[in-house]
Amino acid sequence: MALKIRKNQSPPPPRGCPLSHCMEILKGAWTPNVIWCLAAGSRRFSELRHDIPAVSAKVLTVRLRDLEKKGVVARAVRPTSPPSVEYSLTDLGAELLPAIRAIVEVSHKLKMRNNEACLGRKAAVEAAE
Amino acid sequence: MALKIRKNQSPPPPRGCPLSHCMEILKGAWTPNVIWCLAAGSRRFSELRHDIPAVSAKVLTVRLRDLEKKGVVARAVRPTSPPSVEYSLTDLGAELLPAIRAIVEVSHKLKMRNNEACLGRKAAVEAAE
DNA sequence: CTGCATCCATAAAGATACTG
DNA sequence: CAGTATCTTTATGGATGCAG
Repeated sequence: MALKIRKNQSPPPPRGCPLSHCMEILKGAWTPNVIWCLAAGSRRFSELRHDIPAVSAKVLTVRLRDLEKKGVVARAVRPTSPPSVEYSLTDLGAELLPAIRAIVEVSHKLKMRNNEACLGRKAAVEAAE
Repeated sequence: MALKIRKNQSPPPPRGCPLSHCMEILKGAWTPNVIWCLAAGSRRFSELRHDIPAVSAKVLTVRLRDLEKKGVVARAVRPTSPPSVEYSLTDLGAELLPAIRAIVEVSHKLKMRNNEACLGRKAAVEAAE
């Protein structure tokens, strides 16, 4: 029912707030991964599925459509006998790469630092022998 | 029940795939916003709520705890009569800013480009007069 | 091969009320 | 002020089956 009354607020669904307004491009859980795989060049649908084994066809399709609609990736259909579709990053999509790389880098540092507690203790024990 | 049988797969919950392994730091929908607000300096809990009106106290708390655990933000309690808690970015957290800025920038370009279709058409019509 | 539709499970976020 | 607890809604993702 379209006119269902909701006791909670948010008469209009969250405008531009959730997913702040920034980050909308990287919304899906697999989006960064897809962009990352496309960074090296064009990939076919099945190649992407091979690159990211854990993603389902549905989600990959949805994310690809999303990114296409936003102008981040380009979709090129090859009219071959077995259908073939090539996905690639647009120029704007490529601009996302440094950002993703930066986040991955900091993420990595954070993990290393978080592991220092355990690793450091273990190393100290071994060094004490 | 812990041993409930699930007809679907995923016996082990998704390991490091969803949210690829990168982007874990920016997981929550409000996380980028919180980091952004903290970029200018320390903020109290209620100040953050004021900065981001649409976020609920619960979510803000959860995100703040998450970021604190990851070493992105620091939490300082002031033993004043009305309790006061200051949140601020750690050095590693500050390293996230350029990345977020880059994503926001591309996001903005994307939106401008997506609006060009409508705006451009309107401008063309007006220019033709 | 590529992709869509349907159904189900889970996680994140919002509302609200309550505590130190 | 700064949370915490509980409940509900929504969004995202996975499985499966089907179609061009």
